[in-house]
Amino acid sequence: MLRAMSSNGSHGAAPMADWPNVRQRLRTHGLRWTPQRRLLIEVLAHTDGHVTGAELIERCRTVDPATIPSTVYRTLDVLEGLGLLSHSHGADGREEFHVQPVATHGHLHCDSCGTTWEIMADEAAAVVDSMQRSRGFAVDLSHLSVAGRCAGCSQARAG
Amino acid sequence: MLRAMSSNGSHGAAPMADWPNVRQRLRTHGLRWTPQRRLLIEVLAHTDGHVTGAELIERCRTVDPATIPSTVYRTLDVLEGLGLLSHSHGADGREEFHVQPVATHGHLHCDSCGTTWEIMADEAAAVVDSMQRSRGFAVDLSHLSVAGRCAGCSQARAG
DNA sequence: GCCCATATTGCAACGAGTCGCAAGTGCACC
DNA sequence: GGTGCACTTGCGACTCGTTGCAATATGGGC
Repeated sequence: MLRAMSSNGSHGAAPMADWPNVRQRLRTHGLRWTPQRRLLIEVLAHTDGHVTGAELIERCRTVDPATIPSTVYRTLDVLEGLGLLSHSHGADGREEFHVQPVATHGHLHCDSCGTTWEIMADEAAAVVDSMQRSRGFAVDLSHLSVAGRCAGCSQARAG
Repeated sequence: MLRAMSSNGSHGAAPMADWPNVRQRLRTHGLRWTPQRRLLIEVLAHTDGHVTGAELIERCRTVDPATIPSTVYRTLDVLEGLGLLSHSHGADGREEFHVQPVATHGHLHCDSCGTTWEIMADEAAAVVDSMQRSRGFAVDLSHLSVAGRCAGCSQARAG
């Protein structure tokens, strides 16, 4: 999938998140620290940006081929509950996970060229505010995904 | 799934769409009129509002138990190409089809109580306009799905 | 009314993701 | 260092949806 994310696509960069304390946080919630979770967390700690569930499973499998999908998805749920992750659905409906603390943001997806951009809070203010005003609805920006046609493709089609 | 759609949940109501002419429209595009398509179109003609692919398959099966899923999905694609349908992805990422010509609209989904509301063009103007201005991006309203927490659930949580 | 090009179907395999349940294991407590 | 509760895992079955391919059927042309 072609991406045009504004995040700095760092690879082995040091994690910014609270990964070192995950074990602690799990424990204070009565949750457990298992090898499987440790592996997924390690993978996530080296992930800066956006991944699909399937990608995460694949990465885990390069380390431990015995990785079971359902375990990964369940751990992802747990981690999301802890606020370390959030997920949304891409233009094709597939799950997409976002590691924190990349600032909360939504996505803009061009149906034509497949490129995805991030929408930061200030840009999304229009939606968030209007929904809050008109309906008292609190928009979950991290889950927002807007599809349509980007400027480039719009011009190409017009021309 | 609990719904609070603003559409009048009519059941056997007369179709508003261009269903009578579908055959004609198919033909002019070099496409064919088959029993399977006829069945799906009949089901759609009596559907006013929103359905998932799985629901459509089930309804087709009540008429013809031999209905094949892939055929339904492919026909749905064709019909969408003809502009008779549009689809988006619900809060859970599942496909959701909208029969036209219910005015183009997006959806607002409360993660807490599961209710879904429609967002009409005027309400969505904020997003559409701001994306158009800042990025030249043409938002596809029919595919827009905004998640978050509704007024009722926000209050309940605060209280 | 028949023929043929090709649009469609049916099928089977596959991929993403979810769920229930029995077996296994972390870790708090003693 | 042992014990036991209950959180987790692994597994198998299942749902929704997609795709490739061979077989079939539509419908325009003669």
